[in-house]
Amino acid sequence: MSNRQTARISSRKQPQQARSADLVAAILQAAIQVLTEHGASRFTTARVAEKAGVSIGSLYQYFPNKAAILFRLQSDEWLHTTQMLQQILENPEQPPLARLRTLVQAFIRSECEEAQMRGALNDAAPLYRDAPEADEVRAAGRQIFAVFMCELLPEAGEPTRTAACDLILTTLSSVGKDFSGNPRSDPQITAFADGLADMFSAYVVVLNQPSG
Amino acid sequence: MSNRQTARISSRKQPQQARSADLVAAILQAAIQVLTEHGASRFTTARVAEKAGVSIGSLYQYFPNKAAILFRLQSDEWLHTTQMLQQILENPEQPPLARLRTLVQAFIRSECEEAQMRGALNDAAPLYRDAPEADEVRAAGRQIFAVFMCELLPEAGEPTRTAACDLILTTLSSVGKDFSGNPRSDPQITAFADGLADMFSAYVVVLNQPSG
Amino acid sequence: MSNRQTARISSRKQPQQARSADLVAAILQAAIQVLTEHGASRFTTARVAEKAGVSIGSLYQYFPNKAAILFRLQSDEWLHTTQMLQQILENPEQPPLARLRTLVQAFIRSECEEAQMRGALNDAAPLYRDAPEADEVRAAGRQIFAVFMCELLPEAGEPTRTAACDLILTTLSSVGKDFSGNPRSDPQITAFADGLADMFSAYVVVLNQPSG
Amino acid sequence: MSNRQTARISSRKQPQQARSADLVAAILQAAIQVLTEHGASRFTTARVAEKAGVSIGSLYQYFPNKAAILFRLQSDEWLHTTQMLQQILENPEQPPLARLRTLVQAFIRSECEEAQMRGALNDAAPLYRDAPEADEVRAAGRQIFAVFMCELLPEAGEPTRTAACDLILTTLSSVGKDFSGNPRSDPQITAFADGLADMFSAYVVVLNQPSG
DNA sequence: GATGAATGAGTATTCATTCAT
DNA sequence: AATGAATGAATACTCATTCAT
Repeated sequence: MSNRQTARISSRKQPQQARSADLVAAILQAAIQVLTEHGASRFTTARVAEKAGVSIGSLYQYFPNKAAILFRLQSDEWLHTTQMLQQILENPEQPPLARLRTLVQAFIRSECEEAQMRGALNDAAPLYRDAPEADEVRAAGRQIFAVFMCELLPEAGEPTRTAACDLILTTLSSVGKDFSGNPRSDPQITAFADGLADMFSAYVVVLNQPSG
Repeated sequence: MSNRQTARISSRKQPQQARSADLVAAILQAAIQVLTEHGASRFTTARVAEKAGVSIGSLYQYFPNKAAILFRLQSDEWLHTTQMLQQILENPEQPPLARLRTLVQAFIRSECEEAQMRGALNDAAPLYRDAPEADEVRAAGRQIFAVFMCELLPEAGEPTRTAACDLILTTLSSVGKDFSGNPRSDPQITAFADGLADMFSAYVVVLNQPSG
Repeated sequence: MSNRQTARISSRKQPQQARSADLVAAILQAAIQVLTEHGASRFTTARVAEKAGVSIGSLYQYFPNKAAILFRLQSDEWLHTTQMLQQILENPEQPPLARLRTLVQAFIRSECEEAQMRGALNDAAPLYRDAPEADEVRAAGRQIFAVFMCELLPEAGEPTRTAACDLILTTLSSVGKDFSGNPRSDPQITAFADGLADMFSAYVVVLNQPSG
Repeated sequence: MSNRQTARISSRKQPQQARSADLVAAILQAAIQVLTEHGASRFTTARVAEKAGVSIGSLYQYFPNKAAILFRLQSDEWLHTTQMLQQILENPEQPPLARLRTLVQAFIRSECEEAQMRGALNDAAPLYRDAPEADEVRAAGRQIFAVFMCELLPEAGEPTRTAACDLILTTLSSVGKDFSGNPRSDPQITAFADGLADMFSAYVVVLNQPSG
């Protein structure tokens, strides 16, 4: 592969005034619509600007390039998801395994919302995924989960715990992406998430056994 | 989504002469190179034809459009993988759980081979994945695994078995894709596949318990 | 040529307050930097304004358009050069031919200073050179030289003198521009200027011969 | 200066068939017209293609980018000029000094032909002048003149000759460009070229004097 | 069957300038 | 006077596909 470039992708200016924030919001909202209605391959800056009721020039005043819009969309999703997961994981009223189950259900369910748009966003991933900023966002989410893993695997050693954290997160995220790729009914979602939670639980239980 | 078209994608003609078969092979080989060296976004029919030493017109004689080339590449991968898995799964000398472990290792390892090219092929998925033919190939693989599941889960009821089959296959394939997205060293691969096999094993063991 | 427009290019207002003068100076200084660092093709009003720490609106308060900034830069160079040449030409302590030699050296040397910026300014010439004001500045310089030519060519007739004035000035200015287009070392400059002065001297000597 | 890139500029394919050669010729002819009628700043590939009666795609089949068209135009001019000068310089029937005079006349005259187009081509120089191929063309012309200088300056040492060659060629080319920048009448051209030739002659005569 | 020249719609991005605040 | 957000025309270049030879 000779030609993969990675360019600056963060916002060109911080919206300091209400007007600017509105514009950014309008652009992002329009971007979601374009992604949903036209798919990744027909996601163009011109279409976004038009749907946002904004001139193409204004769009480029707030986003340095097309990738930045997509990245921001993805970033926002991540932030939202992370916050949701954090609330679940830090709930002291549920035992850890129950929290894991709740989390899996919530995550899969959330992935299936706006499936059309998320699918398109995934298709467009090649455009934004190499942005250096992407790692930071992901690292934050991982940290939260790592803390939870200490509660979940009190008996396991550090290396085991790290590996398990990796495995579960990777599985959750890639399976979630895949599963939400097709349209799903509510019971389907529940059943699938339950199975996934069963699998994680069985694994965790085994890892907690002293001889493991 | 207003504009997602799904067109005929299979080969325009079956190459019946040796010459034709050579041409097709040359094109596919060239396609792999272009994908590897230039990535999905710079995968163009012109480049493929040039690298294959074939005129662009000839290329279109054997493939109705760009997507068909990519689809064929993916199809071949699937076929290859399926055959490999079949051999493992039908090996009577290993107990089922051991076969599952062998399979996971083999699959993850195979996904990590030619990672560059596979990554690019995944990036190009939006172009070919909606082909109706895609399902058939996938269904064949699933059938083989379904049979194996009867050996693996003798105690579980039919619905449980089907769900587990689904879950494991989905997990295997999506996690494999994800994991191979980044370059991995040999020990990394082994460790990760082992963890994944542990998880599947734990899950299977639980499902086989009478009270499950 | 159907479309060459020639617009008003001089400053929109004479800065009468110190503040204004500072602003203009800041803009011109910034313009020089942008020209030097980015070249003519990336010389934009936005970049100039930013580097000057001035709003784009303010920039347009003092310069009616982009060309005006460039023209002013060029004008200032001309003024500066003219003053320098005048001092040399009016020095009574050197005989005329020596003064000519001094002038050539000084001129070529000065052209090679800030070569980067001057090169960029030349590249941008199409934007400002058609300004009517340009001629006035040039005419002033020519007048000074014309006077000197009377000292230099006492024996020649008026038409000869005018033609020679033309020729030498044209040669000096265009050769200077060209020569400074590439980076030059100090000895290179000296040698080249010396050659040029030799050529002019030989020509002048011949013209002063009665039979010329 | 941070961003001066130099890209491949030579023809994308050699026209091997008559049809192709016609196309290239049509494009170049159209380019001349666009340059003449619209000037350098409005010289666009789309306009050239349209005026040539050719699709934009075809244009890019024969020229890798806009600069290549301009470079080719300039190259052709150079070739043409060089051939003309060679004929003059190698004419054994004229003594060297007379040949020099003939050459100056011919060159200046030729520069003033199609002045409009040449001016625009010069304005566009920043787009193509950094092409590596440019040097080769120029070097060939210089070589021819260097040989002639041996005839012209039999008495001068090698360093002197080289310096003089440099000076005269630089002067000729930059003064020619400059002088042809404005429209000129025939007598004006003759007079100016004569003056220039006088200057060169005087210089050459001096250099040939033993004490020089 | 094979060729490869021709097409032209499509796309990201820039930038001079204005004008409401 | 000063600001800087907004505009949108303009432009270079790509690429899947066709079809006359």
